[in-house]
Parts: sequence; structure tokens; C-alpha cells
Amino acid sequence: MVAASRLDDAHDTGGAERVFLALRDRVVSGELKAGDRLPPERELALKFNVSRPLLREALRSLAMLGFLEIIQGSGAYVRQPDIALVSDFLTFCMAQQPDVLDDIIQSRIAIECQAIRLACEKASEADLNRIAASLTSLLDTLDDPVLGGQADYEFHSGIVRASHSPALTTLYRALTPLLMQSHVSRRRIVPSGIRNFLVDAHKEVFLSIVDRKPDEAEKRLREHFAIGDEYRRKSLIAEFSKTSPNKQA
Amino acid sequence: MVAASRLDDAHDTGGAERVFLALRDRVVSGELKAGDRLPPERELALKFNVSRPLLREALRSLAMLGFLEIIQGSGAYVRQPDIALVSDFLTFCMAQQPDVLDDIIQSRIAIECQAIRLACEKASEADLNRIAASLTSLLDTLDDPVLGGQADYEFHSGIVRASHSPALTTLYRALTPLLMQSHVSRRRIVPSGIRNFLVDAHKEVFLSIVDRKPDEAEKRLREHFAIGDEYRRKSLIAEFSKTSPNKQA
DNA sequence: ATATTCACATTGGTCATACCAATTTATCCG
DNA sequence: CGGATAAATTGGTATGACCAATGTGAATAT
Repeated sequence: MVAASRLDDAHDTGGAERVFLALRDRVVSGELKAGDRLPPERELALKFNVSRPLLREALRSLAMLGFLEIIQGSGAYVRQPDIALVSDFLTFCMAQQPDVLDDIIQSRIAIECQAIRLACEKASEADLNRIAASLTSLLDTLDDPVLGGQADYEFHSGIVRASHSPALTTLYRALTPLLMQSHVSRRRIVPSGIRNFLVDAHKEVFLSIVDRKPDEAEKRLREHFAIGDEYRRKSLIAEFSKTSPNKQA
Repeated sequence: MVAASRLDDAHDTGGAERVFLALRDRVVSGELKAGDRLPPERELALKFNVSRPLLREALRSLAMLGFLEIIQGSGAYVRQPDIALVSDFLTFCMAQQPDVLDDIIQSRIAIECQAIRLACEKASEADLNRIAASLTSLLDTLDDPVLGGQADYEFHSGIVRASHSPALTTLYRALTPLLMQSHVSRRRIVPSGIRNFLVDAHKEVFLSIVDRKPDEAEKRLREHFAIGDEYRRKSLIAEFSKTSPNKQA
């Protein structure tokens, strides 16, 4: 009842799909746990009353979805699907829609703002230490756009992790690849003179967590995002008016 | 560079996977647009230097992932993958982790709180009308747990939709199946005397959007969620102390 | 001339079988 | 007992054939 979608419409799906669904359900229902080995193909083919090529279509599909790992000579093993696949797929789905790259930041703000509130409640000593460490490396990598971007990411993902919310963490991880695209490029255009200001913003956010003040923390985080957004607009306008100083209606 | 994951590790992947990746990349790169028909299987098999069963393993996998729709007698057509598949997968990934069902609500709060801020900026007349309509049907279905839950969902998804953020909307849609599980059941335990109070909370949230006051809107929405959460706790405790009045350490 | 129908070509769906390659297991020899 | 080798197991691939659904176009009836 959980995993539905179009796949299980009453439609007498073809043989391959029938097998695919049967095996998939056995995995999602927990009947097949991670690490379990499936029976040999020839045996499974008999059990499902299909030929081996058909059965293999189903197995291969499950493997591509990350439900199975198939090892030649050994067998097919159930495995925990990796969030990275969701991420890929999500990336693709969103990439199809126009202007999503500019919009994806909204998901990020959403998750982080909720995460930081939870972090104010639940952050452990270790969480705070980790975030503090990323703050330090943020300071140390001010001049390196790549390392700096990485430190920045670790700071923010540290907040999400400190929320101790698996759902938020999972979502954030799924969005990370998409975020990366607009992330590094954004940092590249930040005027060098203002970097200290950005660092201060990070510090303030961090301190609000330490002080366990959710409202303040979220407020500061939102300001941090807003400022970044403002810079992006400004530099976009600057770039734009440089090439075509008229077009702005 | 976008969609990476383990699939394209240097590994000289097997033939089927090779074909799978080649075709998948042609889709994600836009070389194959939605609606395009692939060459016949026999022809493709030749082009990739694989046998038809092998090629079919790849095609079937793509179909299961939602990249293709295969129609007997007609052909294989590229199609826009459906978010519902992401949803399924996300559902499964999260379901594997313990206590996620209680935690998924955090994702919901995150998205809606960000969405409501955007909605305050961008909500159109039509958006407001839609939300208002769901408020009305919320009033009309106070006694029906199913219809009431549906109206409730329409109210909240209306807010998300009013944000005009494709990213938030997509994510919300992906989470919906998971939300549904804890949604209806929660409504069922709301004491009937307090329903008017809940309706008022919805009204206040709505009015804040109409007034275009993001901070107020988010605050009220958070209160709305907090109250729901409180009810849930109370009824859980009540249920708990009924069956085993001691165990609480 | 147009519409309907029917036969044929195209294309995916399925099967059976054979053989190759990697792994695992059993066996044998030291 | 342990390592090496052979046999069995298991996935990987190929070929060819036939069925079923669809699409196409020609022949026919109106």
C-alpha cells in the first residue's frame, strides 16, 4: 500500500514486469533483506514460469534500480538502494523543468531553516564541534574557491546533520548534487572584499545554535541566504548591463 | 557531469549496462526528447553489437525507470520520467530507516514553511481562491475523516503550489505518499470538540497569506503544526498509559 | 471518390538451447 | 592440514524461431 504508482495498476502486465513487481515487493516488504542471495536464475525462471531471458530482464531492471547486485558466477544479492540514485533521478526530473536550477535553492533554504530549528534543540556536543571545525576551515580557505565551497557545504550540511532528522538529512543528501551546481559558481562571484562579512554571518548562525535560540538562528540563516541571493542578483545585473545596457524593460 | 553515481565508474560494465547507460545518457542529455521513438530492437541490437535479449534487458530497465514506454507492435518511446517513481523510491529508502514515519513530518514542515513565505510574495488571485475553496470544504467535511483529510491536504498543498516554486512543489509531491500515512491516522484522533479550533488555525494561516505577511504566516503555520503535534503526543500518552500505566521511566 | 475491410509487414513478447566466463566448491596431492 | 587443480555452479551472451499486437496499404463495397 505504500509503494504504489502506476506500476501496479490491475493491468495484466507482461511477464517480465510481473516478475519485476513480485521481486520488488518482496524486497520492499522486507521479506528479502539486504544481503540475501536470490535463487539461481534458472531456478527462479522455473518458479515464475518464464524463460530465462525474461527473468533476466526483470533481474537486470532491479539491479539498475539498485535493489540487486548481480555478480557473475556468484549470484544476485539484495542490497540497500542508495539515496544517490534518488538524487540522480530527482536531478533529472528537476533539470527537465525550466529555471529549476535557480529555484532549487528554495528547497535548500526550506530544509536548512527547519533543520537549524531542530538543531537548536538536539545538537550534541559533537555536532557543535563539527560545525565549529567547518567554520575554522572556512576561514582557512577563503582564497580557494573549491576548498572554500567545500567548507561552506560542510558547514551547512553540518547544521542539517545536527538536526538529527533522518528525513531532512536524506532529502538534503538527495539535493546535494543539484545544489553543487549553483553553489561553486555562486561563490566564485562573491566580491573578495566582502568575504569577511560572509564569515561573520556564518559565525552568527553558529552562535545562535550554540545559544539554542531557534527563532534567532532561523532569522540569521535566512539573512545569510538573502545576502547571498542579493549578491547573485547584483553580479547578474552587472554582467547583464555590461553586455547589453539597454534591454532592461 | 550532473548525473553520476556508481553506475559510470570506469568499470567496463557488462554489455547490457553499457547499452543502458548509453541510451540513458542520450535521454538525459536531451539528444532524445520525450515522444521520440527508438529504432526497432533488432536494429538497435546491431548498432550496439549485442544480441536482442541483451538489448532488451537494457530497454526493459529503462522502461522500469520510467525513461521509456514500450508498446508492443509499435515501438519504444522516450517519455518524461514521473516524479511518482522518485516518490516510490524515496518512500522505500526512508522506510528502511527506523522512526522515519514520525520524522517525515519535519520535511513537510520545512517545505511548507518556506513555501508559505514565497506564497506571500507570489500567490496569485487564483491561488488564493483555490486555498479559500479548500478552507470551505474543510468546514463542510468536519465529520468525515477521509474527506476531511483530503480537504486538509488540499489546503496545505495549495500553499505549496502558491509558492510557484517547482522545486518545492516537486519535493512535496514526492513526499505526499509518505505524508498520507501519518496524515489520516492523525486526524482520526483529534478530539471532536477541538475541530473548530483547528479550522480557525487554518483560517489564520490563510489570512496571513492574503495579507502578504511572510513572518506572520510562517509563525502561524508553525503553531498549527505544533498544536497538531501536541495533540498527537497527548493521545499517544493517553493510549500508552491506558495499556501500561507504569512503564514511563 | 470515399469509407470500410482485410491481408501483409513491422515491431515488441516469449521461448528454448547452446556456449562462454567467473566464481564457488569439492577433490586430490603434497 | 593446506594449497593447487578440477568439477560444478551461476551469471553473461548469442542465435533462431515463433507468437501477438500494431501499423500500413491495397482491395473492395458503398
